[in-house]
Amino acid sequence: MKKKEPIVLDRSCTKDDELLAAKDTIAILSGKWKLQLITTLSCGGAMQFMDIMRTVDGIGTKMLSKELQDLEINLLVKRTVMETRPVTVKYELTPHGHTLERIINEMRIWGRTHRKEVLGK
Amino acid sequence: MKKKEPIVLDRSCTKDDELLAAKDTIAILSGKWKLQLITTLSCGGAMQFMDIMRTVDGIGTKMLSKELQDLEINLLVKRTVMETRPVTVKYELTPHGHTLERIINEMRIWGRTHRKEVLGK
DNA sequence: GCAGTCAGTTTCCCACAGGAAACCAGGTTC
DNA sequence: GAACCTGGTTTCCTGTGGGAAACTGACTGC
Repeated sequence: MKKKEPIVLDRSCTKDDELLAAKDTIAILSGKWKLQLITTLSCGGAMQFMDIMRTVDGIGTKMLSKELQDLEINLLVKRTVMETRPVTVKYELTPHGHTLERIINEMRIWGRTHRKEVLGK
Repeated sequence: MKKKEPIVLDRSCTKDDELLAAKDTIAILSGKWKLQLITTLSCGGAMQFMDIMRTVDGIGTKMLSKELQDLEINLLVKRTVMETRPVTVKYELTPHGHTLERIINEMRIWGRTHRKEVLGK
């Protein structure tokens, strides 16, 4: 038994609030539908509830409703009730929501290289 | 009832395999401990099982063992049994594991601006 | 008045993620 | 031989994520 100290204790790069910020980002994109919803709205522009249902294959009304509420609370999606007959609701990414596109694209790129690393090689 | 078509059907930006690549990245970083483990190993270098336990506050042996196996299977972490007495095991990020640092840093940055957007403003 | 549309909410259910604690095996120290 | 170290595995339990289906309610068209 030489030393009791952990090999490294450089807390400067594990500052909790810095880790929290990254965790926030993950939390927002975690779950079965978030990524797909954001990318759908990213290229679909403003869409109605039922249009999103038809585009995102397999999602049910409950999850769609809940996920859209989550995104709205996080100011990533704007919900607008349209004065049409019958009443329709428009969902679209906010400018802040659009800033996610960049990071999602980075994830795409890393995901591709990861596939090559794990499968190919 | 004017038209039956969804507002937008530009499938070119929803290509499934592109979405899958991003989902892979999220999957690898999802869960309660993955981010913390990777950042811990990122700045801690090679660490022993018990050192990681002491550094990552709150994690138990079962989760640590399982998460490290996950990371190893994904070629992000290298596990080395050391010929010491008693036998110790060294865990460290692979070069491929280190490529995650860039994207995690992007997540930190986005997370910070997100906090400002949601709280401050 | 009956069927169909849009936009959800509610209920009930199941599977899986994660935690606590016990257990295991090999080795060291006293 | 008792206690403690390393590095785990196994079992049992609970909470949450997510799905299916039924229901609501305002409106339209036939």
